[in-house]
Amino acid sequence: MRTSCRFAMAVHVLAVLAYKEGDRVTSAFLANSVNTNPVIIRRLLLSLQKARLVETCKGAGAGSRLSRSPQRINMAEVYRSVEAVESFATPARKPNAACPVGHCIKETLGRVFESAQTAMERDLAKTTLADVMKAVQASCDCGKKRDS
Amino acid sequence: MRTSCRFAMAVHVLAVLAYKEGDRVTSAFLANSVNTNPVIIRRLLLSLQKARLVETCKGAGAGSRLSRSPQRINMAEVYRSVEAVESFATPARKPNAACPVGHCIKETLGRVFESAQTAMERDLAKTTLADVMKAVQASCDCGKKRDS
DNA sequence: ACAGGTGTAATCGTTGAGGTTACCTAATAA
DNA sequence: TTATTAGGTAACCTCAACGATTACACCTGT
Repeated sequence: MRTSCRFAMAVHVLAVLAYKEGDRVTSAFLANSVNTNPVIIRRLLLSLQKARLVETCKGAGAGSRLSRSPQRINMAEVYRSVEAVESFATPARKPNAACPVGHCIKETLGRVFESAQTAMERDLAKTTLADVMKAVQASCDCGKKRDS
Repeated sequence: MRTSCRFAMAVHVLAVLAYKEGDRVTSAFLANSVNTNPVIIRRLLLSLQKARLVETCKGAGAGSRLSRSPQRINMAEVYRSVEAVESFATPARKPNAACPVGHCIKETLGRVFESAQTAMERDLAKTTLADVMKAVQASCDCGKKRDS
């Protein structure tokens, strides 16, 4: 399985917004942190806006900020807001209907896939943005220790 | 998130092998059921061989069969044998090291991803190939009822 | 009015996957 | 032994998806 990197980028963006604690942050600034293009960030922010995770103002002096506290944002929400609904892919071509297996395998697979994805999201829901921030700071501290 | 359709194809292939109950089945036959090319099936079978899920004989009158009973094959094994190890993608470009978030976010994300994937595989492990066969047959029965 | 930023369309390049052909190799049947 | 059959594998094509980039219209605070 492979995701797009949108989820990783989204968490990164939200972490920066959390770090900035309510200040409005521009897409250019975020793009610089993620090391990508502002347009990519803006497209991402549109998804996060729809999910009510961020608020964005237009015009001069504009930018984005979290619309909730980091404790109230969990990874499952972020994942759902940013990734395609369909997680598992089925072959493009229809299976051979004459085959007793091919005839009915698709819906059975669908149930298996759905259950697996639900399990994954339930796990993601356990981690909040605040947890991520804490872990990031801990990592950075370790890095400092190694350097010194 | 989006998977390749290799997992779906693999389950389909294994289901056909289970249906054939130990008979050697050729890649051409499997390809016809999945409605794809024999080479695709052979590439898939190589992965399944490595995972000791199927046995393949070469030469005339050759083909593949399950190396265990369907009750002893679960979806997590199939998934792992066939999908890439890395499930979640991180951006191709390195985040900006000067950004306090970008500097350390990657390993934190890695842990979140790993946990989520483990949760998913644990769920997949609950379903065996035998369960899938049962569900497929039930689906087909329902179809028959609708038709009559 | 203007400067700074978002929204969005259009386009390009890359990457990965499935699809296809072709050919070698192995094993069985004759 | 030889012919036949089928897997292993390389080479190549096509296509879709995604990130990257440019360009421009529109909004808004100063």
